[in-house]
Amino acid sequence: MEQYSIKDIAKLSGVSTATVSRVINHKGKYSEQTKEKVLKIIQQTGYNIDVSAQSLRTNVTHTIGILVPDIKNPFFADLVQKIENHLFNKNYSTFICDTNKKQEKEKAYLQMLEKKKVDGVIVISGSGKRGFKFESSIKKIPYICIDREPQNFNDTIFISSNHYQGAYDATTYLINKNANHLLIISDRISTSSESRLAGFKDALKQNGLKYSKANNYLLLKKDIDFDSFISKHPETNGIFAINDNLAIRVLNRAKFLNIDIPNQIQIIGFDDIPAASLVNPSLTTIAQNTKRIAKNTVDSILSSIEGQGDKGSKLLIPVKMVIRQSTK
Amino acid sequence: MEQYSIKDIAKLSGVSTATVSRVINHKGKYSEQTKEKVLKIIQQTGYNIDVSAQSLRTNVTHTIGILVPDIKNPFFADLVQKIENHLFNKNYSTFICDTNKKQEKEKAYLQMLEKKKVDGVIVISGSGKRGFKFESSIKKIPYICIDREPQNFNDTIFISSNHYQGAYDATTYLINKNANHLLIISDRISTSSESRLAGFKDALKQNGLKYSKANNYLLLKKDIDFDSFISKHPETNGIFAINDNLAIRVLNRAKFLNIDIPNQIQIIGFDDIPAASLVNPSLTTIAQNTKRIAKNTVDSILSSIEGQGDKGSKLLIPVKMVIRQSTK
DNA sequence: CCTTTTTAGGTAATCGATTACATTTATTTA
DNA sequence: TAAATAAATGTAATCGATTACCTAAAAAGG
Repeated sequence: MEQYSIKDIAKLSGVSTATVSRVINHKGKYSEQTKEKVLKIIQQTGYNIDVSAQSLRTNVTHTIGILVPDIKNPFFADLVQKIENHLFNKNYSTFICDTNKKQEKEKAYLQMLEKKKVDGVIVISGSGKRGFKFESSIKKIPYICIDREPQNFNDTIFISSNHYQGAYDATTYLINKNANHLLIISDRISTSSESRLAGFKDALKQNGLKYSKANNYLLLKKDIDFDSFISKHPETNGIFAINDNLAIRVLNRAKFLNIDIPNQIQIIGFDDIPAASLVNPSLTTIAQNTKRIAKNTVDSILSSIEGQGDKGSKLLIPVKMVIRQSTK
Repeated sequence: MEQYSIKDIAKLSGVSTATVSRVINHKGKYSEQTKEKVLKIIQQTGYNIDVSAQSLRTNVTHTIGILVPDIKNPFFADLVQKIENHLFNKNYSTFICDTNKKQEKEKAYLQMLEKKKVDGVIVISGSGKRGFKFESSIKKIPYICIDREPQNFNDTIFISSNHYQGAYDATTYLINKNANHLLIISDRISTSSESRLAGFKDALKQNGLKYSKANNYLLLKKDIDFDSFISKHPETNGIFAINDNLAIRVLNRAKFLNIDIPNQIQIIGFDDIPAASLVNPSLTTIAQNTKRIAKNTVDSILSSIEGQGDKGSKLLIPVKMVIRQSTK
């Protein structure tokens, strides 16, 4: 026989399908004897439960969807890897959905996930500056948001690194290392970069330094934007880049302009991507605790699924500075 | 009503469930009239088919599993992203399975995928030097192997970059740039690295250079292995590293030893990971055509599923050299 | 106008598991 | 030992779609 069903197992072990089901699911009453009898047959036949039938009946799929803006981003890759690993250990499968930062893809994926009756959705939204917004039609699926704060926040669980604290610490570190003309560099606006900007600003204020968009902020589109900023502000001696990619671009550009890193300008990035330790000079940066984020995310989505979800909660996870050669 | 079933749709549009099914699946006969009637009701109700029921009946899940050794590896991330995207456009969902290069995880995942009745499996095996080996018990699922050649090759479709050609080209390029004391650096043995080694050797031979393990090969475990090799072979002036990470490690180590890149030693890597263009000097490398690999992989697995699979075929996709500053 | 063929659509079995309810058997209690 | 209780197991409905088979109506053929 090609594929065994619960009926075959029942027949072969001389019990009813109900009993087999009970043994499989450790549910209800059955004697040790029958349990062993059934288990032996299952062993012998290599019986595998049919999950389609099971979820048709129970509406449970043991499957989680994860929306990720760009799996090529090393930070997301790391996070997804850890989440998927945890879920696998808890016997869940993970649907990966790379949304390419597009809102319409997020929507399309959510519909697909709903159709597939996933038990829950983990959302790392990448679309738009305003954060993710769940359509009310899909709200019945348990979901949690990580990294980027969603719009309709009050009925959501939100987990993220403490971007504000990271930026604050990085900036304070630069100031303590005698950098007093600070620049923050960004490449786009998102909820997490806004927190980072806030941390930067507050650190300046706390240390008696003034912030102005003209003197302390640069939205970097092309590399030469950096050149013109520096020629206008040659006094700049400390840079906090909103992410490592940006920091590395600036690092290379500075090298090109014969600026001495870290003696003339110190640079700190954010995320601690692999390249950060490979460039020269290697990059001081803020590392996110992906291990903890992943763990908390999985715990959280699983308790949501079990109805224990702590809606409206917000969890900020501390970050850690990694000091390398781009700062003194 | 919470969720509509095909029965509800049948009742609401005054036909039988059979007809509704026929309309949905464009199968069998039905009049234009009923079609419109049914479609309208489906619109109005927002009816979604229940995929559990559907696949219980049909044994089709519209789901593909993908085994990947390490999603953090930028090359794999890129490949998985492109594959997933293609599959999504063809209405398939993708289960991501990060096997962490462990054979037992590969096995465990395959069992899970079999249980979930995926329609097909894409295998990027990372375990062992001997390549992937499908258990006969699972062989009924259509599958294809990419990047790493499987052991039981004759009943498999295999798609990969032409590692041999890439290595051959890189080595020839070094020779043409007057490097005549060449070194290949590896960090482990796998099927793809063996092809690369073969390409390296053949390029030497073709150009009248001798290859010996002692003089032209280095298995790099720790960075200082490089130091001792160079002190023994100071004449070395060209390095082909089996992957970019290795190349970048060597690049940094060379810089540390005050070796001038590319004037004293030229270096070529493999894969063209993002960091390759970020390091200084930037890294000449061999780029794999992930776009084509992804496209071919998806086409191939889908035709396998439809029984059109071309078992035993082997597709080698050309690679391209990207010339940067680490070579002359 | 009657027979044959084609088209449209309905009936009900089926996929494989779960589970409320019923029944039998064993154990405890008085 | 009879009654009450608990334990073990069985019966059959159910989840929602698909589809082989059947029937009725319409179209074509002679």
